[in-house]
Amino acid sequence: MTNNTKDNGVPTLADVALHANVSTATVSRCLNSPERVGEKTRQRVMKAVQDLGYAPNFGAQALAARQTNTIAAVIPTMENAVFARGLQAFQEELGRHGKTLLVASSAYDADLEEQQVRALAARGADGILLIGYDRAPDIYAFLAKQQIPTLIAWSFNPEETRPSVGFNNRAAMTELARQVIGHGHKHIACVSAPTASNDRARERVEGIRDAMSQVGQSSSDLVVVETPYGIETGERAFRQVMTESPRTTAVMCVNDVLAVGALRAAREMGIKVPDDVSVTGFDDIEIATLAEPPLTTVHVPHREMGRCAADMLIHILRGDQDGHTLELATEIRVRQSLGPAPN
Amino acid sequence: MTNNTKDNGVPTLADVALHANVSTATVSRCLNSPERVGEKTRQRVMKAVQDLGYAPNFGAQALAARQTNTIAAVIPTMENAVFARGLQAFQEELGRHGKTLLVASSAYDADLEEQQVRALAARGADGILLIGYDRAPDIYAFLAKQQIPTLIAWSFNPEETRPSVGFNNRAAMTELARQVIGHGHKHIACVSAPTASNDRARERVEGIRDAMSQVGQSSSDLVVVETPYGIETGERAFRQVMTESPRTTAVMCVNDVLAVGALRAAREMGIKVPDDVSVTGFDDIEIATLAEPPLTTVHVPHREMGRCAADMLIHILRGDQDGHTLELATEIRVRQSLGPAPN
DNA sequence: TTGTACGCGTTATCAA
DNA sequence: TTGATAACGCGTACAA
Repeated sequence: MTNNTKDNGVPTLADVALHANVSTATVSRCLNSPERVGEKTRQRVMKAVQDLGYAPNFGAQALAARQTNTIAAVIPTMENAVFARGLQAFQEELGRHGKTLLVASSAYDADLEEQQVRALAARGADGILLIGYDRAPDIYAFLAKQQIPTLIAWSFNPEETRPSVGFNNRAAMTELARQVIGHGHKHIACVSAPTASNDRARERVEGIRDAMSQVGQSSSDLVVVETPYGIETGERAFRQVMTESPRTTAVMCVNDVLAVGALRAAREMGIKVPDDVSVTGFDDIEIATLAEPPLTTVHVPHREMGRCAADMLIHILRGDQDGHTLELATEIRVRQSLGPAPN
Repeated sequence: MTNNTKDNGVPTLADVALHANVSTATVSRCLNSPERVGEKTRQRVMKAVQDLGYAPNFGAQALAARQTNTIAAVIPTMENAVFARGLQAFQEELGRHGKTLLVASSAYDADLEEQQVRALAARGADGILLIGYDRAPDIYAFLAKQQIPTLIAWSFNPEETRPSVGFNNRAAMTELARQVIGHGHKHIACVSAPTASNDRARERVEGIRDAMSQVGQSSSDLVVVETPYGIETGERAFRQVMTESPRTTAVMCVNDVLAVGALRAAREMGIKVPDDVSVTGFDDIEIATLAEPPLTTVHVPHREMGRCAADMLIHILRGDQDGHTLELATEIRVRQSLGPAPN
């Protein structure tokens, strides 16, 4: 027996071919288009594959097939339940289509995000999922040059043309703000995530302003405090709001986590929610219902968004459609943290 | 000009070489070991790289270099905050070392896990992280055959020999159970995740039994209800426990999510926690402190575990160490959900 | 239906 | 220091 089989190493196509007494081409066909091969031959080949414990070499496959069957996602952080949820659904749907998920996180940092995008592109991602529209133009340019299909999730903005799947952050927040205003609140404050490179947060803040304008109130009346993500930061922001603007009767937070922090701060300060001050969130993650009192918030279909994102990206990769955009519906969930304005 | 440069596509090493008037070997060296190349040449090459916007082809690189700088993890689900946390830290640390994370989830399903492991191996993972020891032997055999270094996380069992980083689930739960017993509880029940292929859950249940044995109580007295992961399932399990074993004064859950469900069920049933019944959890995720009353639980250093796992795997890949095992410390967090036994 | 043979883009070995 | 050139393992025309 000649030694073209290195029996110490990982088995290759050639090993399988030798074992099954066929050519490497036939083995390859067995694996990739089994219908193009004879029944008996296939059985023999598959048995050899089993016997040797063969698994294709990724590099070789990627090189020859010119695709990796790998799709990447850059998200702010998996510790935020909204992204964990969406990403989980995204991964499940990708799996159903034989794709694997490559993940990196940006920690809400624009520079880091750019690095991550480049790293994932360098890992041969066939397509990439990004959160929100806001980012430096050269990232988009790079992606275009590398010919990597890109999909935006979490945002839907009718004025943007890039393929995206998400919801109208601004309109959703406007609707919630209308309800707040409907409860008689005239002094509204907003606790927001940093809006600089985060169109989701920015649009939500704008959504509140829209609602205020609609009832003839000056949108510049809105008190806004920006703070990083976290329960503790939400606490501090709430304290700041109530200290600097003591007439505030409703604090609208751009996400549930900040809102939970606000609730906690309120309790510590002896402020009753919703009797003294109403608090609202955004996302409707589990803590929204666990909070005391339960949080009025905007329900976002995170799982559905993840699943749709996967489907869209796969369609785009297949060339079925170029640049569809999909808007998902949100829904206001009124719970006890929202009540009528005092007096 | 000959047409060996396909100026429509993504630039290759050869394009750069042509552009800089050097060989492909030199370009490769510039990129991988710049010190082995002349100053002037390097400048010229780097400029060409910039000009063309060259990025290496991943497949080719992986094929030639025989590694992908990619590390995989198979976790039950990212929707469980403990895994989301750990995975986030894992990914961050990998990133610091130039590695990228490939993710799949098993949904707590053994067969699915096996599929995922094979899929990730086929994606060229240089190493792989798995949760817990329990799985079919052929998965380990496959991984060995493919020569893919494997690390177990979330479990540390002195009797196991595989490389792992985790904590002693059994001992931690024993310690918590001792505290419960120390509060005078004699009728303890346990709400567990399915233990069939989950050594973490199984060990935690056993940990309670150990504590009972230590005080001379028969460990078969322990009432155990198994249920899938989730707040709602935790609710149902608590109802079942209190219906079938009404003398129960302490319900120890194997994780915080089930425990939060138990708290909710208790409230609905008019059972006071901790006056009538005490409830404990495990993990110490955010909802443990948000719950009403706050949950007594076992604090697990999830982030540290993720970070350490990344470090260990990287060391193993470098051949620095073969099969280290690392035990992390846990800590009991006593909060208001645990109180003295009634009467 | 099956086999031959070449190309994919990079790394690494050897000479020069 | 640089350049040829041979792997690397697989997919796929094309031929048989």
